[in-house]
Amino acid sequence: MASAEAARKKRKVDKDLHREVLLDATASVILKHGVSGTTISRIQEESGLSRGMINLHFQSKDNLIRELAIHLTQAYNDAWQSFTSQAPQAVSTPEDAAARLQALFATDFSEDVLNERSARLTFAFRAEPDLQALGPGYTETRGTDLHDHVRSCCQVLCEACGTQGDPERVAMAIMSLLEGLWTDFHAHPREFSRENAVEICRITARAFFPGYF
Amino acid sequence: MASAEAARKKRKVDKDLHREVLLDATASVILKHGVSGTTISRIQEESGLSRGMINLHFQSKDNLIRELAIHLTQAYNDAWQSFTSQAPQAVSTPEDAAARLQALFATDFSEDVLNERSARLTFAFRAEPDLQALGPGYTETRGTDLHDHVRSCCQVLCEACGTQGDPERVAMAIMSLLEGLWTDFHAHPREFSRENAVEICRITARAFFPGYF
DNA sequence: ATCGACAATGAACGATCGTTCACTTAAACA
DNA sequence: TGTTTAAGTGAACGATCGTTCATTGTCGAT
Repeated sequence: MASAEAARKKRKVDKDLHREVLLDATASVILKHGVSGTTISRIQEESGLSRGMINLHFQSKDNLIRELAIHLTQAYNDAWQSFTSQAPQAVSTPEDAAARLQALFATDFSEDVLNERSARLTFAFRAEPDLQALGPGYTETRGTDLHDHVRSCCQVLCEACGTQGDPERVAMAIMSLLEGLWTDFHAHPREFSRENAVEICRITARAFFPGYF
Repeated sequence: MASAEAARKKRKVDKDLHREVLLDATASVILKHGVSGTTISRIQEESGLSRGMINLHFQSKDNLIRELAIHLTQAYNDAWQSFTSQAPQAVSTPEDAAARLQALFATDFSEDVLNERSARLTFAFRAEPDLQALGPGYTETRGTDLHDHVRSCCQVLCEACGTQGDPERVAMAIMSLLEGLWTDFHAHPREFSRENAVEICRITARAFFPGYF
């Protein structure tokens, strides 16, 4: 029987791989139907795995979605960490700070970080009351390393430029600007221009810190 | 029988009132359980009305949610229209433009416009793939009167200040800033400060348009 | 070669889903 | 007052939900 043979092959693969397949399939289903339309049957169909698999690897459907949220957050953090590691750690000069902000803009709107899948899923999870219990950093960007980083850059640049206003507020403005542009991408993924988004960030930074952007 | 008497009283009220009650109850359920946790049973419990009511007034549960999204969008638009009607229509001088932007900031973060209910529901609807088919202006703010208004203010102010950069991009920056601050409110409704949000908008506007904020 | 150990399966289950519709009740009108 | 009209009701329905668990298949150890 063909299905028996296929099943035998499938069973050879690693157990952890099945976890990944399920997480990936779940993400695809949420992408198409939203969290409210995500069912075991659809995940089963999307993944090609058996029905009992979900409760075997994850204890429940809700837990699967929860773990997906954690999984994707870590993926986002990793992507951003790889960016931050290749730049100078200490931000001493305003030139360094400006360069790091510029690099941050480019990273945050790169295809790897911001795409239709990541945006849709981010907004889907953000809307689920249950997932907000995961704690800070899972459904929003406040209180994250990213925020700390922007803050330190703004402090250096505010001092260098004599910018009026609390550096903390300037940092918050830039963070919010990024959030808002993500929202724009989510609403209009086809019309969105990454270059334009980076440029909007640049002119905003230049308005705050003349001479450095 | 007490329930019979109560039912008799209830039936006296206007039919349209029942529609409102159902919409309001649905909003409350979404607030607590998200769209994925919104069921007929819960709406019935929250509203105190009978089960068949939902399909009598709205044809289906999905349609009820759809009409709620439209209802709330109109409420938001009305709130904003009442703001825009009491200010000078034509934006000729940069002082006018600055005053109107300031008033817009105050309005957008007022208790009437931005509150836990409106924010939660906005983000809930935004995450539903089906509701994005409603068209522009229902799940986001691009292409709305609001956007046009900000754009015209920015054009006048850019010219007056000799601000570098496309006025359209500056307008987009300010729109995105508002969106991002809404997101911050949604994530941290208790810690959020309306005054701080307005101040962040002000220092950003001042950075773009020195001398007017 | 035999035997646990454990991943994988999918039929079956009870619960709950959204919807229907025969029926009741109140208001409007003659 | 009797009759017509329409709003309101909720038991019942079939569909689908998430979960369970007896069974099967596979592999490593003995």
